[in-house]
Amino acid sequence: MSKTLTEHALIVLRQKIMSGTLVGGRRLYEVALAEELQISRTPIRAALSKLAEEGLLDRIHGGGFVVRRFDLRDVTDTIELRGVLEGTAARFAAERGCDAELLQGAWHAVQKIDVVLSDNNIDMSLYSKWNTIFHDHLRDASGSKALIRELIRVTSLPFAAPSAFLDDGSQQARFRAGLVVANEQHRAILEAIEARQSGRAESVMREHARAAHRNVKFLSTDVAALREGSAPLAIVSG
Amino acid sequence: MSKTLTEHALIVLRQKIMSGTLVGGRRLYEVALAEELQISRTPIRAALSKLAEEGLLDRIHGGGFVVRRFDLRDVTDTIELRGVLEGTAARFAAERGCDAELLQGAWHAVQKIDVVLSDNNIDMSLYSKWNTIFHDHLRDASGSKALIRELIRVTSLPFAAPSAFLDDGSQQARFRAGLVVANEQHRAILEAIEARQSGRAESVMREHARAAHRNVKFLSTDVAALREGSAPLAIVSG
DNA sequence: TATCGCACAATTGTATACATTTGGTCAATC
DNA sequence: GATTGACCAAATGTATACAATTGTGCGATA
Repeated sequence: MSKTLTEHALIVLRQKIMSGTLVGGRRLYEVALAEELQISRTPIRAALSKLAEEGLLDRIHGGGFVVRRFDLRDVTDTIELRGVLEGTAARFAAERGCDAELLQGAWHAVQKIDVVLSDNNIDMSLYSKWNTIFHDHLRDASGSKALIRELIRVTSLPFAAPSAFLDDGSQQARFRAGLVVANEQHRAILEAIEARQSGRAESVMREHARAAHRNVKFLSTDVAALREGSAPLAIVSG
Repeated sequence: MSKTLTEHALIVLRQKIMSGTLVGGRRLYEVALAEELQISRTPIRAALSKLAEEGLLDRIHGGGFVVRRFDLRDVTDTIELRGVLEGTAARFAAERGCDAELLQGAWHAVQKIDVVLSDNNIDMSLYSKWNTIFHDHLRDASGSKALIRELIRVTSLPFAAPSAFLDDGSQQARFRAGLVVANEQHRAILEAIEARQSGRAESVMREHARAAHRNVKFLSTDVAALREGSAPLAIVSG
């Protein structure tokens, strides 16, 4: 169980939004939610407010909330934005220099990914774990609190996370090749940072993020649903 | 008077944070604020939550809020981030093409700024108004909802707004020259967008934002206060 | 037909009492 | 001396009654 009722409501509602149970554009009413979750309006209000802070809900003029709507364009735009921000993070790290431990942590993640990919049956949850660690370390290596904050915001959207859109099960061979290429990019980025090649670090990182665009095409989910913004936000296990 | 008490509390608290009455790092207690504003804890809570959403407060582990702290590094980092985002907006507008009305609105702002600058006594509030309109139009011309949203967030911090750090009263001549240059950059950006020169649009826009860095040096406010994060956030009239 | 305005229901806003959690102090204990 | 645990005060969490607002539909009226 969650510690507080607010936390509980937060988790339940977030899950319902991510899974698509609560579709984009739908308005949420305090009383209805309170009855459904068998708690009072107060923790519901708190949870809704936090969800708005996360970017999952929009506030309505005159009070109230609606589930934020993402169409296909929003998804690709957000991924592109992540690329710009991560590219900037890599550039900052290269220009300003960064903490040695952070860089070493990133290298360690790259090596772990190598191991994961050398297996015949790729453990995707493991890959996802180390991939996330790599990206988190690189983000922090930027040394810019402002940038780190915004990057955390943007990647909190499940489809904009570095490990989103990983696999739909088909085209395994091609998909595996994509992961190998991605880890080569990881290497190139770290090398560029160490060599203080800021331009290279930024451009490779941006290209790296762009791979997520291609992965959108692998989606087995109904593209029509994505177009109109009624698709679940967390399409892949991540 | 404000319509609701929440709104009232929001305005009062925001003002106190911006003006430096509530210093960065200070914790805010619901009961104390409720007594001070002579209202109940409920609207206080709502206001605090919205201020956290705006990025003016941080949530504390275990509940409660503290005023967010900005040191000099944070200020310059945020301005740099704005440059990256605005540069991206200009690039998108150039690459994808943008609404003709938005572009025309931006051109109109440029012309209005010309008029303002031709006067011997520059009306700074007028300049600020048209400068903001220019930047707003360009931001919207990006056509990316994700980017627009983040840009709104970042520029909601008073020191990161396009019209921040405008004038401290000294060095008038040099300052005026800076504004003229800035408007020339405005022109160059719009020309680049019309000619679909995305690279040029991005780089000029980024350079344009960088001017705000230089303006930081003109500040009459105690730099020591900025370093330690105890300076008021709204240093200039804007 | 268009428009104004009233009434009503639905929804959020507010106050307040009470519950729970947290953090710290102090004393007992090992 | 360090650690544990009980206690207390202070702060946030929660429920609930009531107030205020918003939006909508319907009817009166020009």
